[in-house]
Amino acid sequence: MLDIRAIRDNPTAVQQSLQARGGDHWLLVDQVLACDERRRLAETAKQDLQAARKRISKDIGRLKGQGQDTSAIETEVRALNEQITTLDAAADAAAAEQTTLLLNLPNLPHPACPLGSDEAANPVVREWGTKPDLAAPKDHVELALQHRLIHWDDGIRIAGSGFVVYRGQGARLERALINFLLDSQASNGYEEVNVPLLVKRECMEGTGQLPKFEDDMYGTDAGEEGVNHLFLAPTAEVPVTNLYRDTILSEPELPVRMVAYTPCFRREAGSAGRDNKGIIRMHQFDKVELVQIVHPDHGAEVLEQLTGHAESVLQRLGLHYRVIELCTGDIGFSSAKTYDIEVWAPGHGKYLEVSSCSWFSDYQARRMKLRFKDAEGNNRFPHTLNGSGTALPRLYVALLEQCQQADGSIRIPPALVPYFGADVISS
RNA sequence: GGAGGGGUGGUAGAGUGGUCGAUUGCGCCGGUCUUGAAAACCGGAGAGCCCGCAAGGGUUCCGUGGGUUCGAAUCCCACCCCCUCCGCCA
Repeated sequence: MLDIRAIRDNPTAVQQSLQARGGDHWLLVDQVLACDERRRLAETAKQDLQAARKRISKDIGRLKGQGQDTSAIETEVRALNEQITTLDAAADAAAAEQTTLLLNLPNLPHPACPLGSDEAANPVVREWGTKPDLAAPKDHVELALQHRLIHWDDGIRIAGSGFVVYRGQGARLERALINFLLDSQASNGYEEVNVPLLVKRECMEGTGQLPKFEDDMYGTDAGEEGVNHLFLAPTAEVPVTNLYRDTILSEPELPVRMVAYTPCFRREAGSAGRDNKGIIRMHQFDKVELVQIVHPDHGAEVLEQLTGHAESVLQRLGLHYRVIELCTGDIGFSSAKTYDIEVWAPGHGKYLEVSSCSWFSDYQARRMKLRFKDAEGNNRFPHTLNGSGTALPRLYVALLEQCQQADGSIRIPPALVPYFGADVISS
């Protein structure tokens, strides 16, 4: 959520910043300002009348105590009440409309964010390692079938397309990777947390998935909208960041650093037929996620640090990858600045996104009323960040494809051997 | 699922129609005292919004939402949540 005061103070700057994203979000700015104006006028008028009512009501109490007749001024208050009711309704309506508009406004891209309209404009920031020298690389589907690691037909039988079953060494490899990632990130200084996968609507609003992207989310339909309706978390970012929704941290509690493994659930509406080979785009997938809540002074540097943490696991596995920076037209709704980490998949001949590391400035904190009390005793909004550390399926793909050997076996990277219990997968 | 109890400020816990946004204990912050600390004493301290350059003023908030009333933490209704016991169950 953007700061309404900041919008009031410099609407042109806000509009220009939003225009860099492309689309027509910026047109909402004038509507928000109009709502804000109406709201404040109504609230001010209402509060003046409420002050009068309060004063008179106290008089009534006092006069009645003295046994005097108060019927005349009671009538006066009744008239005040009618006006208050009207103004209150007007203020509430304007406030509700303003909130809706603000919830639909994305974050402002950070000035350092490269300008561009789409992913073609995303600069490569750095590369690590080199592409393995493979004569005729197989893709992960072929390798997984060959070693009976992943069963697509089982997934379809149980849940339909977009779901797979890992079996035997395939399941063991998935579990080994999860444990490896959790241990690695915990040693990078993150507290491991294990959270519910079903979350309330307000959590989804807090991190910015709702109200804009409801079509992409799975939800339970038990109960009417609002009370028992829960959403399946599309990323651990939602339950983990919202652990601190509506709280006031003390400054020494910062930074908060958490890591969580969770399955993630996404409808992937509208992406049928896209990246649908193998396990690259799934309705359910595993992910290890990093979340940080930090002092606003440190947001920028922590984004670099957190991205480094995400990269560290790829380095430990010896997988070639590159880091790209998303341009203004490609960053996510809530993000101010984002790095994507793409790991090399030789069987596909392309890089796959395994991590997206974002700095949300105070956008999410505002939405979820997450604050901290600074040294002067003022309540302020901290910055939130998160990044995958990493997503499992594409890491799995990259591992199979980069570590395949001429005889078709899969070499297990040394760092993973203690988790997997063997140094090779061969049929 | 059944029965009962309860949701008040960081916390514990008062408050059953009118100077109550709220007594008090603990905890916290500042000060006095002390070589320092503790103790004791004094003082401070909730959140949001509105008006204001500011100083400051106003208003709302006692689980949530309605209602009664000139006036609601206090009365009425609905809902949510928590606790205890019973039942069921991984």
